[in-house]
Amino acid sequence: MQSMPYYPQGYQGPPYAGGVGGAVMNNGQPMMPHPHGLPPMHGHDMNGQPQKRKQVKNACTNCQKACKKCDDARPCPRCVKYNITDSCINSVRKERKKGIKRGPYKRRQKTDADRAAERKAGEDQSGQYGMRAPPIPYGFPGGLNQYGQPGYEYGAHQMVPPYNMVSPMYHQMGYPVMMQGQQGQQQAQQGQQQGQQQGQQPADASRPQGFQSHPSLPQHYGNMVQQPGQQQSSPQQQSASSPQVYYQQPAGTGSGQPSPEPKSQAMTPMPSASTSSNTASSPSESTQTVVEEESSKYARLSQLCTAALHQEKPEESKNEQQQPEAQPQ
DNA sequence: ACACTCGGACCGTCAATTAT
DNA sequence: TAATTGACGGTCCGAGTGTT
Ligand SMILES: [Zn+2]
Ligand SMILES: [Zn+2]
Repeated sequence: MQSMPYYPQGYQGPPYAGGVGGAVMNNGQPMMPHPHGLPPMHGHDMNGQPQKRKQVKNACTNCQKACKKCDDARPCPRCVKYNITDSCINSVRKERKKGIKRGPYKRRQKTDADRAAERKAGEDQSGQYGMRAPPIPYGFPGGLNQYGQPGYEYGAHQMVPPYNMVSPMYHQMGYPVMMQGQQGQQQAQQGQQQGQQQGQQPADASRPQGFQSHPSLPQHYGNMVQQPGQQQSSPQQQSASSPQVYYQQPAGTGSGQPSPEPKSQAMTPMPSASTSSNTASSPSESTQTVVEEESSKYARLSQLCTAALHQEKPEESKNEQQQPEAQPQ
């Protein structure tokens, strides 16, 4: 079933007047599902199941940026509270990726006979997986990602699992280093560049008019507001066709700017802030040699990793379709 | 006391895979 | 084609921190 439509911009008032699906009342008062006022997940539904946290389908941009609870109503209660209702609009959802190859699924439930057989078999072994087959340790051939595809098509902001870079030394070395290799750095730089190109623009330029920047607007999402004419398109992919637009606004003239990365520096450990980093965490002399020794180990390891990465590198350039360059001014 | 920040647990949706 | 799996991309809890 296609989920219910995302409310168009002129949307006024929630459709759930009865409050059936919403967790917040129309007037902005939290609708406590639990008589004692416990948060939803601490309650239980009629079947005695622990109640799940209910999410809105689409938080407004302000709540999204603040990672705070939103509401179906527009303006949402939080924006009303902070008097930023003019920027209270639905955020834009990315289109889900297609064509991703998956590994083999676990066995499905079958007939009762099969199930019994399986159960028996499971008892013979450890039985820790119950009726299901044990998880298959996928081994991905070199040069393929976890989906068996060459390269990693859209890993711009995701935590790409560097399956080829297991480092068993992290814990004993004391300083976890994220070996992002070329890709990661490149992406980070890319993100920064984009940030400079667009995010650095006075943020208000890309916000709805009438929006005055407000202290309660955190920045780490950049501007994800879909502007008129700003078709949603992420930098790496989805060039022309973007069939599934959840929330549509009247298209104006296109200055299609890709939305910036939420956090470009996400996984690089900050040398400055980290309390006990590699440098001189313990001044004792006896440990110093150990540190040296380990760092030489580390150097060797990183050399190996770099070498491995260099082997894979030729792949990635092809995926780097040059993004629509947004020329400032 | 309140607002802000943000890591990460949790949730809903839906494409890929598998069974029929 | 229907059923199911699995994970992507989202929401938002809650702890820590900063500000008034
Ligand atoms: Zn909101
Ligand atoms: Zn809002």
